[in-house]
Amino acid sequence: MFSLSAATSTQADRPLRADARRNRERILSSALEVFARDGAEAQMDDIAAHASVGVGTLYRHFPTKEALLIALVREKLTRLTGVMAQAVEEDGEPGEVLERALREAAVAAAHDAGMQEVFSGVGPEVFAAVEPEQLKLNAVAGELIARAKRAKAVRDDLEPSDLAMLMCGLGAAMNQARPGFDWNRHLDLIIAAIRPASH
Amino acid sequence: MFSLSAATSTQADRPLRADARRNRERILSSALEVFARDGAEAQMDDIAAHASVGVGTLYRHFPTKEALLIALVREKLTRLTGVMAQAVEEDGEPGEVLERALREAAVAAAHDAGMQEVFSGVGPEVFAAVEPEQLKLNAVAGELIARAKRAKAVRDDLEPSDLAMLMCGLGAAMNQARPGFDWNRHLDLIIAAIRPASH
Amino acid sequence: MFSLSAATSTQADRPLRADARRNRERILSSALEVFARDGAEAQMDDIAAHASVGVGTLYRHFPTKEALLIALVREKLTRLTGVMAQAVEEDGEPGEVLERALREAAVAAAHDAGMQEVFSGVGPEVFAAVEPEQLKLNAVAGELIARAKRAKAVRDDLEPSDLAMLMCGLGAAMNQARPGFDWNRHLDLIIAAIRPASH
Amino acid sequence: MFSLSAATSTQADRPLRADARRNRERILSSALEVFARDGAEAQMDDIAAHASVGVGTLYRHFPTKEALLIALVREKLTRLTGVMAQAVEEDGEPGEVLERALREAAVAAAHDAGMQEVFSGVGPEVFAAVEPEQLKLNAVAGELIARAKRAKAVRDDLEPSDLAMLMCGLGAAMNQARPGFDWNRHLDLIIAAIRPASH
DNA sequence: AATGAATGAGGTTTCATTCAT
DNA sequence: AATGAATGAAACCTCATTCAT
Repeated sequence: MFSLSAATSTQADRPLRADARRNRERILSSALEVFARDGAEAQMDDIAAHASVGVGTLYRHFPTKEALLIALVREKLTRLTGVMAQAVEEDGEPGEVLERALREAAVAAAHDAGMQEVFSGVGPEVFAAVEPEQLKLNAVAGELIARAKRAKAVRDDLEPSDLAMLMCGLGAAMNQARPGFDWNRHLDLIIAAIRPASH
Repeated sequence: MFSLSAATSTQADRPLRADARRNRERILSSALEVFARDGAEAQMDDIAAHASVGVGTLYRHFPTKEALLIALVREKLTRLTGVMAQAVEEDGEPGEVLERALREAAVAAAHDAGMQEVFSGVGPEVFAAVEPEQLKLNAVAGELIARAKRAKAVRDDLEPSDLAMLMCGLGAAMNQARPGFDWNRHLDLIIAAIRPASH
Repeated sequence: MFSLSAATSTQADRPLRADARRNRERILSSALEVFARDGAEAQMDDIAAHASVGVGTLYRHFPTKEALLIALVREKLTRLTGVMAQAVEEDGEPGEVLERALREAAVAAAHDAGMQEVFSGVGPEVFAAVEPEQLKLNAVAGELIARAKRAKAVRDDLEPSDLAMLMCGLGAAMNQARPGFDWNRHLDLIIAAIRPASH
Repeated sequence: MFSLSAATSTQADRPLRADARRNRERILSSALEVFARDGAEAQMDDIAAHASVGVGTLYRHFPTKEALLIALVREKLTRLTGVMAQAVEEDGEPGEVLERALREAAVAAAHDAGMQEVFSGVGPEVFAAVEPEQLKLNAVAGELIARAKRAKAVRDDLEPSDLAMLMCGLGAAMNQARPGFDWNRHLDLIIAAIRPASH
């Protein structure tokens, strides 16, 4: 449906050598892990070591810490879009389809909740760099919402940006990671929020 | 109603000299401002300068950057508790009272949205250090919720921790500060989420 | 006649604390020594260590390697101007006075010939930053030249910039430091060059 | 008259394959250009790219940055010797012949003045490695000087090393590249310096 | 033989914290 | 008690050189 390599070779100037591509993947997944563990102060050296790669290699692939972060965010968005796109393909009651998609998105977010701290620290440059992916995601989410509206399964003023806000809030709350925090409960509330207003 | 000095001398080891107390206040409000402006990478030197105080003085009052942060969080929680406590005193339809309180809390959060980034980066030590205030807040919020439940103005499984999650999410979303983000809308959705489930 | 402190507190925002000023001097003279020894690739850490100072202190005084270099060049020029100014005060046959001044300048240059390599690598920013001192030097040299011209001791088209070129060349040649290089000989030739053209 | 390939295959271990020799030439001329442009901080990668060659190839031809530099200096000296040798062949008033040769040498130096910065940073190893070419140059220059002396066109204590010093100084001054620097003037002064001492 | 990806020591600079004044 | 200069570990990034393809 959506492959990582497709996601990461967006600029696709020229196909990377096989070993280089392998390294690129290793770096990205290491970065995800280390950022999730250490938050925004994750260190380039650590990421490189975690990927069993010299710092130089890391910098060859991503000329800046920020560039690495952008690649990570881009990938997250692309995956998320993938989840949503898959939901569009599904048959079923539109409200439930949407709900299932959100739940799946939440699972993914929970998987590396630590990244949330990083996200909340990024500057506008990152958002700007990632706008195309953002728009694509909104488009797909928009389709899902439209169907749910037609089925009267969600409030009829619901917009993709509402979902973005709410899910972003969920992610942030996840990261606060207080003992006993139950993000399923949070998700339930979110879903309640988007249901048609009780008359 | 509730004064800052009362809030900050909670530990009240010993009454500070008048000038020392003034310094303490200046430092705290400068810290708030600088953290809100610069996020997690705010620098101790900057905070001191903003308070027109040497770094040494800053460190005399707060032995660590983390200690300063804790004081800040403590103050935030205390203020928030104040807002809620005031609402408890109010007459009016309990559901509306709660909603107004949340709205007021949101305004306060929006005032220094930049702090959110900092919050999301703090470790569990901070939360631990701040637990008493947290509990106090939950108690007051609990009272507000109880009344609203009795008036059938909110879902009857609502708990203080739900409010915490949702408001925390709101704060985080505020900080993402994408152009065109409207946190009033987000708040509306939150309020919809806590209304009694539509039958 | 010309003191180092006068030279270095040009901006004189505020008198430095006694210890800070001592450090500043130590750093400057260490920088001179280390640059002279290691050339342009002298390292900030080494300079700090040589001055028995932490790197942080070095950076507090000079926020950039380039800033340090500028301070050094400035000082050199100021000293040189001092030499020339002293010559202006002297009595004696103007041609000989000029010659003696040049010889003294050459001795000073020889003292840290290694700096020449550094000078030849600096960008235009440095020259720009140092222009006031340059102009002052030219003014004093101009006076010396004017007197010598009146005494028919130098060619009557001689200008300060000529001296700058020739002495700059001398400095560079010094640094080439080939075994057996005799800069006194070079200086003799320079002096021959500025004598009145033989008719 | 004197070809680059002749100059660079001095060591002539073994005749290079045609394409390898072409690469070697391309690398050398690229190195000249890039060094002249970027000074001492020119990078091996840039040089390789400028020559449209991989770094690996660059390193196959010159095992070290220093080796590359030595080759460059060698070539410069050889060219210079060529200029002088050509002058030896010329008919004409010996003083004028010498002057013309110097002027030609200056033009060549001006062509890549940026190299001067590099020269001034090289260590004694380079000079040592290049001594044979240096001696050859001195020999030819010595012949030119001898003739000029016989014609009383230059001071009778003039030596090849004097010319080296003065021209080296000229090159350095060129590189200082202050706005409005006129190296022709500098050259005039140098020529004045080597004329017979005025009586 | 050529390529360019990988390496990693080492460079400059920052910033929380300490300490002499 | 206040000041701000000093400290130095540690961060990000560069670039000469090596080595797998």
